[in-house]
Amino acid sequence: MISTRGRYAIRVMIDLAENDNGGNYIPLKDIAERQEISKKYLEIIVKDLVNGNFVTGVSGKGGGYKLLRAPKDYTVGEILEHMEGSLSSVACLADKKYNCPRKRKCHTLPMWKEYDKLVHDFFYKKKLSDLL
Amino acid sequence: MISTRGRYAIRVMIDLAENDNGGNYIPLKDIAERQEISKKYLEIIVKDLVNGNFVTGVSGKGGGYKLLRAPKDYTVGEILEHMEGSLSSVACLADKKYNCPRKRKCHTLPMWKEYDKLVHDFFYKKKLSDLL
DNA sequence: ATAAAACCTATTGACACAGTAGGTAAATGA
DNA sequence: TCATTTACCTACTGTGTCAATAGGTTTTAT
Repeated sequence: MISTRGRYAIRVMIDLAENDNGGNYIPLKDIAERQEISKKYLEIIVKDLVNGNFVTGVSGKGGGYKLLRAPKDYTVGEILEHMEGSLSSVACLADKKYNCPRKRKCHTLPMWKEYDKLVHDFFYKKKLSDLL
Repeated sequence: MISTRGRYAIRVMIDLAENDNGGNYIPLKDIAERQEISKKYLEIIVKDLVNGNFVTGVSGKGGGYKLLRAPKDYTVGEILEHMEGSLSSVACLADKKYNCPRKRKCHTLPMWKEYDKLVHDFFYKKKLSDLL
């Protein structure tokens, strides 16, 4: 299940893409109003987007946030993966370091791997520009 | 993320399929040992499988559980959906009765719908017999 | 009667999710 | 210089789910 962190993050990115007039900064207050999401909560989410180098922000009057790349240069997958920690459907695959003792005899592992690939491919093929 | 409830349920079903010699009942104790899962926890899960008419159980000596259909007549999707409540990736689609006020203008909804269909199709095409 | 099994109710610890609260720092413009 | 606007920062909290555990009762075959 994709949480609000991931979903709101994408909506913020879309909002930034749509309201960009060439390098202007967009205040979070405006985004929160348009998207009907608590500004306080969005602060946490946008902070994480800044952290992941998806957007940049400047303080002070006239400040706000803006994208760092063109919308076509973002994949939905990289955004979701950053916000959610992992896109993996099962615990045994989400943690890359985890070495399941049953993996040799596990009858379900191949299915989870196949599923994981399906999900990964779907979201990494999807560009931010596809959502505008 | 698919929880242990769903994943263990599938492993139980596989175990029942593999250890079936024509209508015999398999005690949960054996399944728990083979699968290396706490029997107590499995009780909850198997109860839910009984509830959903995936397996049947009889009490008493010589009792246990068995499948109600041939392995090829179960889809992984129906098992997971029953155990997890819903396969939907996002809250706005998981609850069928929920009518999102933003659905007309939501730029992400089409993507979630597309994703949901992908997931649904994947798991409903997958049969229990494919996992043996 | 006894043993083996399912079946039932209740409880728990840990954790994540979805926020809220209240502040500090930076930048601009009047 | 000072007020305003904005991002940025730390901490807290209620709610719920997950993953079990505990301790029983009932059913059935031998």
